[in-house]
Amino acid sequence: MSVRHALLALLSEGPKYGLQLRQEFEARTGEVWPLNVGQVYTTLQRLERDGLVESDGADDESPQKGFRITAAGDEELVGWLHTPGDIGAPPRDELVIKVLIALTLPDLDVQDVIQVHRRHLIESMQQYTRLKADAEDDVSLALVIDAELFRLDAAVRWLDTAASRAKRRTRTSGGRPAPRSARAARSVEAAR
Amino acid sequence: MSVRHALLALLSEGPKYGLQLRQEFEARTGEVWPLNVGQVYTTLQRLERDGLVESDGADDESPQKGFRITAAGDEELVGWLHTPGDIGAPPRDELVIKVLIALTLPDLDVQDVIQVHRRHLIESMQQYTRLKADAEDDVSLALVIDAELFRLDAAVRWLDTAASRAKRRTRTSGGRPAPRSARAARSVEAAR
DNA sequence: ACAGCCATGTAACTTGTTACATGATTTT
DNA sequence: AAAATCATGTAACAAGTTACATGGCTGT
Repeated sequence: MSVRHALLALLSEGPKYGLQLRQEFEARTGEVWPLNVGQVYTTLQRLERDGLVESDGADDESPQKGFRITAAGDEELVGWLHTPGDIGAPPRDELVIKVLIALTLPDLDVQDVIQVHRRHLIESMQQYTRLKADAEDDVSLALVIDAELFRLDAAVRWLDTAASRAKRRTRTSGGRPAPRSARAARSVEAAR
Repeated sequence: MSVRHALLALLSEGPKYGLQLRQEFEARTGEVWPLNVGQVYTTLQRLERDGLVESDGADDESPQKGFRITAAGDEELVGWLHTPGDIGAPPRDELVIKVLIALTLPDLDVQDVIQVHRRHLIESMQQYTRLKADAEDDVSLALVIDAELFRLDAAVRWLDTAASRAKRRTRTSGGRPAPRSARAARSVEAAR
């Protein structure tokens, strides 16, 4: 729901039209996430359908079709800005799922899978680090790069703990999976 | 595409049926990401449509309908396991987008937005940390929790740099956004 | 006239996701 | 027999995304 709300946020500054929204979105996110124009229009339609924005049916006169945020849209926006995503279930993380499943697959070298991804993450980090030097003057870009660097770093460190846990498990192997303690199971549920 | 590929991976161990897939998926991911049964069946249909799995049309005899992976499915799976997600454009990060957009919105206290989210992240970290003690014996759960803790930590640190950059910008304000240097712009494109 | 950009839009598709319907088997 | 559980499935939707079509305006 990022694009949806981002457009809503841009419209909260005043009426805008399609292409303008695309341009502003890209400019304010460091040109890192290109936004297909088509998506802007489909998203605007859906926002209008949900009563969060209105269009001035300007057909003649001006070549653009302006959209403005409604009261409901404003509410929605304020909610988005001040409400962190759900507690409880963390978002599905593809890398985590991949490694966890790979861990339990027979006839598969997990260390291999891990190392391939680790190498890739490190390469990405180096790329972004190089990029960072040129981006000092662009706050948006610099922040996006920082975020990505933190994220990649976290992923690498996780892969390392996963790798070491996997090795430990290989050495200790023979024991079938210890049944989850009832206490832990209850805690996970309670967290939701 | 995590669920899709995860099911494929489970099927690579041998034929399985719907409910079994759901149960194994949840067990191997620490019971953290509940999987609606319906989704298993829709996903299986789509996998079959794409020729990655086959079903034994067992209607009578056994109450379950077994699925097995095809050669194409095996290829796809190997690719998934050994191919890291796209370089270039990093995945859209909702928090980053939120804060970046908020940074440029007038009539809005960005520090407020940041602090609300920061507090929430910290709380989540504490919850997971508490949980971790009970999860030592469940490798899957422990790894999921680790991943989440790393991720949250990275997010908190990013929010802090964002907050400080925002403050810096407020103090320095008056200067309109410095035009992105041509060099930086080119680098971003080149990275794709 | 033609190339190219500005601007809007639509049809189609993907994955994820839920709510609901249906029947068979098992337990109480 | 009623309730619970196993098992399969479908209809419907959200959000993201792309490829393509259309028309107007501008500069050469």
